[in-house]
Amino acid sequence: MLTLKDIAKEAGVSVMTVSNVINGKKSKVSKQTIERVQKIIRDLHYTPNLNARSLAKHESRLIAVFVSSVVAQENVFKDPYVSDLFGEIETAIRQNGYYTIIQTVEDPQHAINLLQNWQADGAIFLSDQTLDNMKFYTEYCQCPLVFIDSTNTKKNDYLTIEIDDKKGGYIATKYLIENGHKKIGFAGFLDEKDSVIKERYKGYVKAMEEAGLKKFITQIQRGTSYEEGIKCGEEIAKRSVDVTAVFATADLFALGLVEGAKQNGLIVPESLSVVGFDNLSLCDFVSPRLTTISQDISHKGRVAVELLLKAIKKEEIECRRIVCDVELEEYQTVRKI
Amino acid sequence: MLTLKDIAKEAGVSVMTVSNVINGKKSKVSKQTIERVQKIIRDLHYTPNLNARSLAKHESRLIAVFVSSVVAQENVFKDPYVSDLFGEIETAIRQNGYYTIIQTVEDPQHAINLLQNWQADGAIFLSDQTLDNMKFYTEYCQCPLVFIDSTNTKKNDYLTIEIDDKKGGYIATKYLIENGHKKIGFAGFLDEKDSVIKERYKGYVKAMEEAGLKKFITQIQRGTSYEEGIKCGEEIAKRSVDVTAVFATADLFALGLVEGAKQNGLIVPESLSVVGFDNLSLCDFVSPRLTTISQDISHKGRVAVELLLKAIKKEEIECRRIVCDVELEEYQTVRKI
DNA sequence: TTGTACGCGTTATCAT
DNA sequence: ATGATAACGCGTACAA
Repeated sequence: MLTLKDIAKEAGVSVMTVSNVINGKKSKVSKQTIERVQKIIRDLHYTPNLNARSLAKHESRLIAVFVSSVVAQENVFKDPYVSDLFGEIETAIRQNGYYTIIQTVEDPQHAINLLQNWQADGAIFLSDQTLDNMKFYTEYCQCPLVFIDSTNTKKNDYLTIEIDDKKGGYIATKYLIENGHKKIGFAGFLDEKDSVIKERYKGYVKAMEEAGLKKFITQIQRGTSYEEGIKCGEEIAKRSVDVTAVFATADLFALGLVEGAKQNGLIVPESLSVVGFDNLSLCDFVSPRLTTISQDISHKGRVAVELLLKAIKKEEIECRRIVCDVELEEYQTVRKI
Repeated sequence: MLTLKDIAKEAGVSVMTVSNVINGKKSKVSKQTIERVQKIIRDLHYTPNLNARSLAKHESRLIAVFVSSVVAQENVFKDPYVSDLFGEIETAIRQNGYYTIIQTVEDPQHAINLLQNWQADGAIFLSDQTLDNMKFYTEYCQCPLVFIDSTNTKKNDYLTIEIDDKKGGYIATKYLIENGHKKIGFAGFLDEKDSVIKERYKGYVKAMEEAGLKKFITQIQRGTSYEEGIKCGEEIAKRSVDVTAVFATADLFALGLVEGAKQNGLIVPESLSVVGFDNLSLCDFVSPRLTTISQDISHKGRVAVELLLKAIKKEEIECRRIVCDVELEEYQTVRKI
């Protein structure tokens, strides 16, 4: 294993000179030695030992990314939203010269352990966290933390990235209204804990009330998985719910809904219009192409990393709670009536 | 920051005693002190500094996972195969008490740098590597490396995980034959470099020849993206290729093919049967459900990690080149004729 | 401009 | 069973 000492010996200088060359302290070394040392470093393929550097500098250039799994053994990366977002985050971390250490976490304590074990400079939490967990993490971690999609507080106590869920619900519903629909269903599970869905619901309600469509339908309460979507589509097709359009609060759920409806003779968009939420990349591979509310996942990932890096570098942070915009993506699952 | 020294002081023992307790050297410490020290460790929430440990032990418990991207800025995790597989690998690494450091790599040198920087104990390469790259990595890395899906050598020079592509092509084609098809197309790009597809092609040829179907069709040469699939389906629908069934060498490609055929009036499976390859998890969300050759991605990931760990622990490795089995998954895109 | 001494937190070795 | 010391590779502070 090659060390600073080896390079120093080869170059006939001290270890510190080499170290200074590597760390770009140009004022401390003459041009000639810089070039000579750099050549040797290249020729011998020397790479600094970052473990040792971390130890000495109390900073690791390591960023931990956590994604929570409820069930042990579960592969959370099967969720296209998670993997899309993670990919963007990894890219941003790398391009900023940091390293990504990733862990699926079942027990919050494990995440804290990892951060302390590796002296990580910061961490990003990919999945919705309870307020208790956010408190817990913040209490026991010295490094900055960024929470994505944890919308259980409106305060600026934490560094958070979220999207404008209410706007999403609003423009989705409004779009359906503009296309002539009056009986518009809201499909999603309105449990208190899942405030993301609740926000989307608020947007739905706002659009409906603005349009004077007071008798909106909210009976379609279901989880937002593909399977639940199928059941939901089935229910709608069997006319236990009388709607011409549905705002489905997640893409996979919406895709299931389309399928469930189809299986029961209700074709989308001819007989039923559907708007989803997320614009998952896998939507590109499904026909009919889902009309949906697009989260700019790429932007979200980059912003999360930028926010974290600002905190790590102790730069001033003008906004601790970033709300990303959403857009309607017009495709094939809404029909004008 | 809590260190061994702090714990030692608190417990009234030396650092080495604490270290021995942590590392479970029971023979070196009395039961009483073990328990006393352990209690203090728990109470104070001490966690060892793994950077320091790595430095002292010359082992990091860090495993690097590399996935290559051709284009910079590209989010490779959008590929469901990559993210599925990565998720399985991360799970296996974690459950074995190791840590996952992940990097998308454009330049092979970057991967080597990372391994040396962090003194990683081993690495897994997720994407197909050229023989040159495999040589390069092996030459410059001291730690064990496992290559997944790099099938450009049949020798045991490297630790590799692959699947039985030929068998996959064989059983896919045979299944179509058993369903009464005679005009069966092979759709995939038979470039020399992509030997995975070539292997699948060999299986196709074998099945066709066994059945005495000599006039098989191989004109459908395309890349295996979704977009290419659409074009391919279009071509088939327009009868420039006269087939009743197609073996499409990748799921996304197959899904595109189904869609392209449909857009041109050819319904799957009524008018055209299709078998894909991979059994991506996103297939669960697409209708009609693709009949396909299933790679057990979960198994593949676990096996890769197990193989790597054996190498890291210098255990005996009976098989350096592991070929995973494939299976036919019967679903909805093949019709009996 | 360059070099020396020391500390970072841990483990291995050798005493006690 | 327990402890003192050196070493791991690098950076900071200061001396030359």
